[in-house]
Amino acid sequence: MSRHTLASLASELGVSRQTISNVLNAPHKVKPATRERVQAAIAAAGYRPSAAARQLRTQRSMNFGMRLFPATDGINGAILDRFLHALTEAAQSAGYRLTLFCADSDEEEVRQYEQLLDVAGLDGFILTSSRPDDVRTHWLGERGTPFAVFGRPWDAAGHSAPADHPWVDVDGAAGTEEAVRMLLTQGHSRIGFLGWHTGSPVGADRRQGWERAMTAAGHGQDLHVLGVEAEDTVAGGASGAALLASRGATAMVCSSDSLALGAMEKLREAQPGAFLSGQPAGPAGRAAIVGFDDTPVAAALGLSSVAQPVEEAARHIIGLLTHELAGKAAAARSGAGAPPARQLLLAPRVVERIPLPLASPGPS
Amino acid sequence: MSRHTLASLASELGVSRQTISNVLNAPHKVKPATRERVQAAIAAAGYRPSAAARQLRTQRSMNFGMRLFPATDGINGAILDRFLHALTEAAQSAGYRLTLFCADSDEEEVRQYEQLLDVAGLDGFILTSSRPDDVRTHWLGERGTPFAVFGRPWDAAGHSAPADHPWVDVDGAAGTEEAVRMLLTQGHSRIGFLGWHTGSPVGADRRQGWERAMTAAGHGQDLHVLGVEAEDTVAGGASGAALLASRGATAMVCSSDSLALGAMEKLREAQPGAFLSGQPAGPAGRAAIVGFDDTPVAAALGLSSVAQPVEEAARHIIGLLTHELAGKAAAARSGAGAPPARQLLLAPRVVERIPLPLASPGPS
DNA sequence: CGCACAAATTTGATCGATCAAATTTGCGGC
DNA sequence: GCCGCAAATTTGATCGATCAAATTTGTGCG
Repeated sequence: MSRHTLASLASELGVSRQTISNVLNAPHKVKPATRERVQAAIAAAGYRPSAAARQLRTQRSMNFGMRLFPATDGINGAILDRFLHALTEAAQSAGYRLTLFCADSDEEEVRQYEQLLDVAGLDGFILTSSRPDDVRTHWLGERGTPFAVFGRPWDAAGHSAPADHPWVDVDGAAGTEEAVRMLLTQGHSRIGFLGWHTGSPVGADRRQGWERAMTAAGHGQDLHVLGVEAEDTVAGGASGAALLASRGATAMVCSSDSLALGAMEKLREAQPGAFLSGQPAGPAGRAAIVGFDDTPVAAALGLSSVAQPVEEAARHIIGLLTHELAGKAAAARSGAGAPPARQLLLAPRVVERIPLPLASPGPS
Repeated sequence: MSRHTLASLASELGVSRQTISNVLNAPHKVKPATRERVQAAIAAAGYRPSAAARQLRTQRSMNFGMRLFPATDGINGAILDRFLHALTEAAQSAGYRLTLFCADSDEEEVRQYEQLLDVAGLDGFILTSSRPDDVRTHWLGERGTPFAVFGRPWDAAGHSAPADHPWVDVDGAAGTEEAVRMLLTQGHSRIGFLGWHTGSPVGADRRQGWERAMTAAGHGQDLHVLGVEAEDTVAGGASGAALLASRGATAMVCSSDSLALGAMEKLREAQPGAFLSGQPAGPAGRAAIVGFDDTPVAAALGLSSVAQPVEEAARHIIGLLTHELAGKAAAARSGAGAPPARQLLLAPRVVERIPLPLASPGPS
């Protein structure tokens, strides 16, 4: 256990505390020879400066906070794992740590911000789901606390609205658009959309991509018939898929993997082996259903799905925060790297899969 | 923003720093009248003591650390969400915070412990998957760092081994045992077990419960035939289920929801509507497949599954850590509550579900 | 009334780092 | 050899709390 302190190391080495401190924080201020000698001693002793002492003096905790939502649907929330891991990793390699907290509501979340800022001195926050007229971003913005949001800002009407705080989001419309294009090249033309019955802006965005791609391909006439809404559950997906099938859809793009899973189950049952394999219109072995979020379930079942680049989003968010925090102190000094885009819309990627060939044998 | 400090509040109030400090940390030392006056002032000013200053003096960070594993399988890792949320919540209400970190290996994890102890002064760690001959528990134990494990200790041979560190685990065997009993009362007798082909102690434990229940029910003769191992994937589950079915199994208990899902898909395809509804032996509407972990997928598909009480486990783990840390200082003083069990094996619960009736109509 | 002794409160030192200012060292030039 | 000036290093103060010891206040009793 390294019971070392600046003072102890300093006296052992025959230099002053401040010199060691400078070696760590402002190496250029120290003569190369001394610097190297000190660095060697630091390494040998395994000395690590105490974050608490540092924080007390500098008023920086090197700590970001993030609210953990209760596991809601779960099947979709599954990408949270990936996001959280990527965040932690990125924060870690930037020298920051990540502190979690819980809250029952947005108001409670704001109360937690206040407390965590006072008590733990967090340097910034990561918000995960932006809502129309978000109270949290207002509060943080007014207070001047650094933060970055995963999710673009929506106005009260649920439309994408300009805002000057940093955010990263995934372009859902681009995702569904690409999904439609994939299905088109497979030979489908009556491609349905299976969305949420809640009027969420995210859902509207995903639907828009489908509409855009269908219209562009000249299939814009039946959009009102081929766009269906259901509860975001497997059961909802099943019933929605039945409706779409009855209206002649040969393929469908879904707002979530839950819906897609329900659709898949339903259609597999209705036309065993046929529809799912890309029939009737597509080449054999291609899925005619595309989900959203590329959850582990989709991967397990061989369901095509729109994958969000959450790792990239996480890294960018950390980049935004660290840039802002570093900038405050050392902006013009070192010139730094190019600042990360304050608003970034990432393109998702359609993962095309071949449904599991369950008919074949092969026991272990 | 509450720019308040002990000293500032003290002078405003006309008392000394230490009195305020005592009101917060040792109220009994302060005369009731003063105490109330100070408490009122604290509330009015919204004063909150700085964690950094406190930590510097007391050497306590009120912070626990936990390693975040990379999202591996995912479909099973899904219970991590619940666990993490429960941990955070429990820690929060005990006045602690939770810090996450990443590591590529157990050795790296130990290195992170060392660093986090030195730098951030974490008070304890939560470990999530115990392994045979765990290097991490050794290291922490020798160093005397408080920690608690979710997962019982295994010896090098993969058997449950005594150890004196605090841990909580879920009794997997009891879970599969109960699952078997449920299937027995449904009328099944040829109940198969579909496990992992890796020799993991957790898997062995789950299999044991099945063996025990089968033997107790007088069906112990065909265990070697009805116990099958496969890769822990949906495909593995499908092939394993095919094998079991060919050997006359009418029901099966699986080591994971992935396997169960594969089995379900396979059997639904092989005997549409029949097997899954509890046929041939069980009453209609009952599932003849039971998974493990009760992931959201199982819930979504109406798959019965053995549910781990992860929330309870998380709360107990926090209880263990806080007790140990409080105990160090105030053990005999206040008498405290009964100490939480240092080793605890929680019983899981079988969630019985009726498979989704996909055949019925009902579009939105 | 005063004294002993406990209860209540205050004061000075400290945790381990950084900041700001003071001091010492190094070096070229006259 | 001495001066000035920049580079390198050191010193004292400080962040905001708690600890330990000192001091003041309060109470019972001879």
